[in-house]
Amino acid sequence: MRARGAALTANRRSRARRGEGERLRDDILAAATRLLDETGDESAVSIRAVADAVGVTPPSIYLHFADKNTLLFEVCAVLFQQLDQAMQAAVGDLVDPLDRLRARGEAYIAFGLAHPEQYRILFMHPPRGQPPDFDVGEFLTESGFGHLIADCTRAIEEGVAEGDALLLSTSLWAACHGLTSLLIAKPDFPWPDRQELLDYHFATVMEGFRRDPPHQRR
Amino acid sequence: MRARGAALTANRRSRARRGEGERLRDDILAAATRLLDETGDESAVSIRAVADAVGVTPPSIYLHFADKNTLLFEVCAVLFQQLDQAMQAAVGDLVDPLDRLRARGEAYIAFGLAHPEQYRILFMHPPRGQPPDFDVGEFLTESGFGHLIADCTRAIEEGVAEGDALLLSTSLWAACHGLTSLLIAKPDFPWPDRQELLDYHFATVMEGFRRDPPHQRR
DNA sequence: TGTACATCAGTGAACGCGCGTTCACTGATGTAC
DNA sequence: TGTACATCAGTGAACGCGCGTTCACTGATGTAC
Repeated sequence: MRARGAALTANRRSRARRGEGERLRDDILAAATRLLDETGDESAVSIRAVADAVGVTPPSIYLHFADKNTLLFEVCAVLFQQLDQAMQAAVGDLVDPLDRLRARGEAYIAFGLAHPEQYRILFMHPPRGQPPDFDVGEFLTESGFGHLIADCTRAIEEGVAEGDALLLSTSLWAACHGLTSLLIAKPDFPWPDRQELLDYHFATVMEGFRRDPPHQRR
Repeated sequence: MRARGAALTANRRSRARRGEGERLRDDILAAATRLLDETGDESAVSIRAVADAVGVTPPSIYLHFADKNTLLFEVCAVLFQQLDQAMQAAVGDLVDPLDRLRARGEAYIAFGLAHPEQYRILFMHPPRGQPPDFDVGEFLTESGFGHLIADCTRAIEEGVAEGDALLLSTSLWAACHGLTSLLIAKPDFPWPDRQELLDYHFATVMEGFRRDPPHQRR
């Protein structure tokens, strides 16, 4: 009577009452996200596994998502939001623009290291076909990446960083992403102490961006 | 009479003469590498596709490789060598240690952008089970990564860079990898001009590492 | 208060696919006598 | 110079698997009369 894949099998879900069918949609998204975390393996997130985790049969997924790709895409949208929220919380009401950039970067890396498989699907995978209403540029501009650009613009306006805001943003993103993704992709590499590496990396990157106000160079 | 997958199907390979069976092994490795380049998709590199590209039947692969994982692992070993050779050629006999580090970094990024799917399999994929005789640390120390550490050590000894050689190496690697892998993973992102971005990224990263000799700060 | 009916939220079984891998075999090539 | 034989380099067919997706259906829930 039980479905396959015993370990992750949930009990048969009770049928939603009339008008509450949309509840399943949220549960599917949550289950897919949870599966990513628990298995640490995107290939474990199949339509069948998600259905099983929710306690429903595979065809039910198609009542709410056109296909697997659409489902994964919506999972990504949720994760992008969560990442942005984590960064916004870390920045809080810091005033100094370089402090803000550093706090943002540290929160970014911390999110990636805490949720490696979710980070992987967001930033390390081949681009999947996108739904017609989706525009990566707009998406990133209006959420996490937009906030980064705003802080970079501020740093430049206040004269504490050099360059163009988009160049500064992408370069900083690349610096943070590089460390995060390598730590995720190469766990067996003989890394130096992680905290020491993070400190060193941030120190050098921030130093490279910095333009000290005149006569204050240490 | 022809095998599946017409586009990549090679003609039936002529049987090796006695004692020349090992020739097939090299051809298999070459075909797998070529498939990565041509399809830009690791999932296209199946045992069947490789066999087909070589002009042989799938079971023949097993005459030379224990399983698919071992085959992919040997492909990686070849690619790591090629990357190292590209970097060594780019460094040439440059003398200034910071020039050497920059040339090495630029060659690294150029390799990744020229062979995105190969770069992906080397640096962006989950670690695959490794053959018993393989040690990532030793591997990277004795090849490309070892050369990087040597240049970093030199830069520090000559007093033009700050920090510990391993910290400097990994941080620089992360900076280069970050840009390379994001450009590969997010082709639809509204990137600034690529050359401008590369120049800016290197300028800030190298500036961050630099410790100018006394009295020569620009 | 009871009953017929439409609707909604799913189910169950099956499809075709490509995959990695195994196994018994074949037939050309070279060698020993 | 001819022939039997061992070896080597493969082949052909099949295995079981999990996958995404489709399709006809069912049965509980609520509503209209």
